[in-house]
Amino acid sequence: MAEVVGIAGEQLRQFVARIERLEEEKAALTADIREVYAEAKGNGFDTKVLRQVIKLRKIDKAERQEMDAILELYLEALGMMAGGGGEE
Amino acid sequence: MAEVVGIAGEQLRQFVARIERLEEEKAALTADIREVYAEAKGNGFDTKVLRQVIKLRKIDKAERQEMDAILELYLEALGMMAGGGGEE
Amino acid sequence: MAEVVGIAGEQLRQFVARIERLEEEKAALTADIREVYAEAKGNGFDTKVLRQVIKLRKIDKAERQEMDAILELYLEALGMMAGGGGEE
Amino acid sequence: MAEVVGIAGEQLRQFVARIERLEEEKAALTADIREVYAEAKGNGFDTKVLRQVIKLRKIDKAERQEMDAILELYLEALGMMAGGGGEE
DNA sequence: ACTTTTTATAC
DNA sequence: GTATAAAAAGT
Repeated sequence: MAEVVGIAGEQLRQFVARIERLEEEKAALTADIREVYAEAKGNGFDTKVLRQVIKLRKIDKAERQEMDAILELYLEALGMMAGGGGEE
Repeated sequence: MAEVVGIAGEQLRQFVARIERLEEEKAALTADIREVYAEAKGNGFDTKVLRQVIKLRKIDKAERQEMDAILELYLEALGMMAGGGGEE
Repeated sequence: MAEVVGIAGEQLRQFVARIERLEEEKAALTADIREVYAEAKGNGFDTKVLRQVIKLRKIDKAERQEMDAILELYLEALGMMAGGGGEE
Repeated sequence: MAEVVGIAGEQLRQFVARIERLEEEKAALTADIREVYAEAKGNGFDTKVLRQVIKLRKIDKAERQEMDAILELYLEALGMMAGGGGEE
């Protein structure tokens, strides 16, 4: 019965291993980020404010990208894009 | 055995009914929104652009609120708020 | 250049306003639903279970409607439908 | 008024930079994980099942760690632990 | 523990 | 590609 899951089983094992490895690294980064906040706090910064700053900068960035996307859409709609997409 | 679920069962029934009622209303609004997009499309607007506009305005609004929150936090941090907290 | 967006601009403004209005109402309903779950929780119900109940009933309902649709198709195929409404 | 934020400002800038760097790496890992799932799907695996497998293994692992922790506590209580750490 | 935000799935 | 539901993160 072991043969039934042979090759697929091995492949599955590898996918699971890769995902778990990446998730470990991700968890480590989450921990690192938490540490930086702790260090900032130790230097007198209000972590709540710091988190807000990070969040706001993220929103700003997203907004800039949105605006670029809208501009592109308008140009597209106006037929002014040279080799852009246009396919639906 | 019916008595076992008597009172709790009736309460559950009512919670379920209330939630389902609200979800129906919500679904109706989703349909309404879809119709407005369809109408806009019928008037020559690109719904993709329109959705971007709505999304951008939402981000703008959120950003404004974020900025207000940060300002408050800074003022608080500077001890300029009358009854503010500061405890962590 | 203001004229370029004149009429279309006004129309766009109105579509945006209508969509935003509807989305606000929808958000309010989402909040209401959340409150009902909170109230249920306060009465000792497990919200996770409650959500499952709602979901199951939704699936059941969809299945029932599918069965009704199939029944209708059969009746139609048999030429037994008058032509009356029933549609929503 | 620029001096007010001088040194603290520079420090803040650095904390922000470090956090944003780490968050970028984290986002990259999220994307990598997504890709692995996509690759697994391309090899015929059901991603939903795969995600469940990962989740179950995570729970199992947590349980094993809990059991290890309990074992440690017992050993400790029995005075059989040298003095090794374990505390964080 | 609770809420909010993000992420994934289903349509 | 959008909407809803589940998961993760922050407070």
